[in-house]
Amino acid sequence: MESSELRKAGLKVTLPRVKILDILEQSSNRHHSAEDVYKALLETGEEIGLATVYRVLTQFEAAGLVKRHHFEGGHSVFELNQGTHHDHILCVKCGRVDEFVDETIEARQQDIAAELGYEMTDHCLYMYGICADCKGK
Amino acid sequence: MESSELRKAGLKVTLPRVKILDILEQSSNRHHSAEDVYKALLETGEEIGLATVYRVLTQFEAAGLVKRHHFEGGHSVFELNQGTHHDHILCVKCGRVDEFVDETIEARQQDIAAELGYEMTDHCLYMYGICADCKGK
DNA sequence: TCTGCGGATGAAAAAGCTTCTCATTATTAT
DNA sequence: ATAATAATGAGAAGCTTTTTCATCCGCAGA
Repeated sequence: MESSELRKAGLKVTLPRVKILDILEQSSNRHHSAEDVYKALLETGEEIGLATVYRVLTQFEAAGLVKRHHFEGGHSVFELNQGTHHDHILCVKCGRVDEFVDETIEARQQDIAAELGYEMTDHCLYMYGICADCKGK
Repeated sequence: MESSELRKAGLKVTLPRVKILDILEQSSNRHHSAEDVYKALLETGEEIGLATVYRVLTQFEAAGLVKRHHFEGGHSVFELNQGTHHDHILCVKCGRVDEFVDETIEARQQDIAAELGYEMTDHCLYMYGICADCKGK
């Protein structure tokens, strides 16, 4: 039940928040732009403003429910903050997104941050390339 | 001499392009937003439009003279593509940027891209943290 | 169940970065 | 030097995201 997740996060249980969380959880793909979520809401017949979508996603991010990624072109995408950390590889032709985790890289990152005197708060690795499907074209 | 670099890149030698390349090469910090470059041009008395700055930086990127990074907040920064590839670690408090290269990570990235069927075109690793200077505060 | 307060929402405007348009100007090859 | 072609500047436009403000709703208490 979504309402308990919201309450746990210290957020009032409102229709927009429930519906948005619903879409994030139900949708087949994990990555959503604010626009994606907005369109999905329209399809289910909900009249929720784009400003509210942004507000809610930002609140979800602050509450740790969601992670925000800054992809090329100034677009942000959001994904549920469930499961483990992972990095992303994007196809520059079709926009496909794959995820991966690599312990070797994770460990090295920790070392590097320490070497440079940083206390690491976050990190993200984006790889851009041409996916298998697009290579032939 | 900048003009030869421009010619080599297949770009006409124009005043805006020379001046912008000049700023990128002379400036003490390696990372510049388009706005930074624009302001620096104004300070040297050059009347070059912001639109031209964006155009030229984009052309420089296409020509491989410059690399473009997408930092958080939808801002792009440009840096001369001289020397070797490197990744970035940013202080979330003071905005300081440090660079590093790690061969272990570089190698693993190649492997991962191949495993997932991608032909990698680019990659960037951003680490966010609190730098040594800001830790005390 | 009813009531009231504070937070949440919607619509539209605004903000910030980046790109486009188009008339004018400058560069390069001849 | 000249003509063809590309580059520039100024402003408008495009996009994503944030802000404003009047209205509305969830929730705690009566």
